[in-house]
Amino acid sequence: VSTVQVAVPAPLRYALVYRSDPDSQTPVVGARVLVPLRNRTVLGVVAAATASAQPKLKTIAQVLDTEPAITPEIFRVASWCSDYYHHALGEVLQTALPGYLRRAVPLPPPREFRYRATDRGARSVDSLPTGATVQRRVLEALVNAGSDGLSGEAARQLTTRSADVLRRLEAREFLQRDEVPINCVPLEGREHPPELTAAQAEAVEGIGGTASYATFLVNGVTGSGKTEVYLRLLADVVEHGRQGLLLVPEISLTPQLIERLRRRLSGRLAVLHSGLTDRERHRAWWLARQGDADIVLGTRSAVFTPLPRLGMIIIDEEHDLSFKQQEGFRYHARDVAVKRAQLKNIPIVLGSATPSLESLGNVERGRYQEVRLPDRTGEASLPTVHLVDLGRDAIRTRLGRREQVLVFVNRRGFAPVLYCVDCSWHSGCHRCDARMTLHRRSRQLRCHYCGSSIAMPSRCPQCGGEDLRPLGEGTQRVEEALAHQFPDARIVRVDSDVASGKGRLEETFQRVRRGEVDIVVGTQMVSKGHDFPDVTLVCVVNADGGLFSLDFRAPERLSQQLIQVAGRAGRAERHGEVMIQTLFPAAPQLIRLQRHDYNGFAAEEMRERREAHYPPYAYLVLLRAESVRADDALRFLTDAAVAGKPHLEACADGAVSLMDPVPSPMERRAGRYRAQLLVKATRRESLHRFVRDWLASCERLPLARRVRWAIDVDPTDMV
DNA sequence: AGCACGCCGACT
DNA sequence: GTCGGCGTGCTC
Repeated sequence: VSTVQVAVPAPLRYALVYRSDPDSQTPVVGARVLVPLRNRTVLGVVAAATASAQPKLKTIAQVLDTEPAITPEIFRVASWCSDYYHHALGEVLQTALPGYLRRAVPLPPPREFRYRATDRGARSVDSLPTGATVQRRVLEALVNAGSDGLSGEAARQLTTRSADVLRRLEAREFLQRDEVPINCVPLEGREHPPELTAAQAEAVEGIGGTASYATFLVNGVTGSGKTEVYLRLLADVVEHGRQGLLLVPEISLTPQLIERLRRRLSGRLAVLHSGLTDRERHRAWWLARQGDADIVLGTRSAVFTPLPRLGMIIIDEEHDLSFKQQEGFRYHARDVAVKRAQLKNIPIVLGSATPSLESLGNVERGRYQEVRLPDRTGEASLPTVHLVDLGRDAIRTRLGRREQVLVFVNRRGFAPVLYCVDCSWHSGCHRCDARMTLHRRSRQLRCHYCGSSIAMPSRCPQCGGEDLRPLGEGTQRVEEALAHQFPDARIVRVDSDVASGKGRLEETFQRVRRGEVDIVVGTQMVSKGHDFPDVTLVCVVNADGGLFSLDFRAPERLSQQLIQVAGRAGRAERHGEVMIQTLFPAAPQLIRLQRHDYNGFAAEEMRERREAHYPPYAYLVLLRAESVRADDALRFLTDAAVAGKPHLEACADGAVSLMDPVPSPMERRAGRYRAQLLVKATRRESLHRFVRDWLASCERLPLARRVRWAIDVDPTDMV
């Protein structure tokens, strides 16, 4: 009797052993299986074929796949992730599967059909027998749908007995059924490529000539034509019969980019983004897995797409925080991608105008090769940056010239809170250590950490006073102030409130590009990857938040944001200007940014990181805990620190040190108390050895069951 | 995680 | 005398 190891979706550090059904074939590694676990049935993935005899084994209930859903390549990547992030293999594998396959469905996507009325059907609507009301209704719907017809889903929704009715109509040749090919973007590759700058040509040549594993950091100022370099590289990959994987941050997956790929490359493009249904996403995944897609474009989770002919990976905006998953299995898609490239022995390209200090550290260590694009392409020059108290005259001048203005509100954290003039009450959230923000339009106070909301009070809940005022520079307040100052200007606001509507964000950007808008007010969202050729002035409201923060990464993030948003100005032939509103115009960080000297800023910041023993000169692991009862989280971490001491001596030989457990900067969130314990190390090896043993001890602590806790390797967000 | 088992308070 | 609280232990 043969036995197999199955990784089940549970926080277990090992796979479980099952007997395989003697009547059916032994499942292959990577196949999905249904297995009994306690008293329920779960979907697991075969992790190994073993023969270790154990007492009282349960039998696999059902083998779902004859070929592996998790290909050997993805399996190796997932195993590495499980080790590196100290996360259960079963849960990593669930993440690597497309959502659709986390259910007991067959591996190939179901076939999809479209239905449309034939000419004969259209002529026959009226001659159907009077009793055939359902058939008539369905046929009429199809005739009304015209030559496009209806999707299978839409057709089935017409009536409860649709399958039967459709079959009958088809048999009488009143309708025609066509199979829909798997959704992908056919690439046309017709457009003639533009001339490359010397730096671009050098980059393309250097990277394109590499066949085996190497990591390239393309460090190019905004507007230096990084995308053009990607296009050339991808075209080359496709020409050689290989597949390319292009990962972008959540927000950069724009129709603009897809359009550019479509015009320039040939072959087929599969797009994996969050807007797809599970089923559509699975179909795109399948296309990639079958080797039928030449390019896969996607966000974070697309790093786990199986690609049999993979020849190159490109990570655009590699510094972007959205590549790091911030809950559950906390992986960083960039780092997973680098490992994947190494395992597959292919080149990988990381691109950014504002590289992460981690990547610059890897350049310094000789692990990554840096490729610089120091100049903007064409005539476009870098905008002039002023550090000012927000200048209304500058806006007026631009509007007078019929140019566009972009007003960037640095952080949502500066959203307006309500406060009482009489007793200085402010609108705190009951469940979090945070202020609730004012949403004027819906007359609500909302907490953007836990999502709870209450109606906006008309009197102070504390003293009954009637003088309640908004405080802070929210996008809405800035919008209102600008509308007051410039009554004739057409103003749009772009923040997550506006973006939550499907397609509304892209529609808004289209309007800006068509010149139907004079002033754009927005948050982060406007700083990423969108080109607005007619914007010649960018204003940054309240840039100071990142200058003095507890998080050691705050200056890095502020600089990246400012540089990225400044890059939105003057992309066409007109010179751009940037105005940064600050109380500290002498701050060295800001002065460097004024000179567009991100690399100078980074060098200085690196020096400070080195002295303070912070990344990239140290490796971090954060033990996070949260509890319902006030002190449990912190007490658990205190116990964990004690439990860690012997392991420190045993395996870390001074390379690893434990900081003191502290309450999180925002201690209460969604009604839970949160705390964290930072572990620093000078060597990865020692750190991983330590964490492995330490976690086993933590699991045995008495508080471990009452506290929700998790390990975060390479944390990017200390708040 | 998720689910059962097990040992102590307010209800039929 | 039971229903149900959540502490704790295990999942092949």
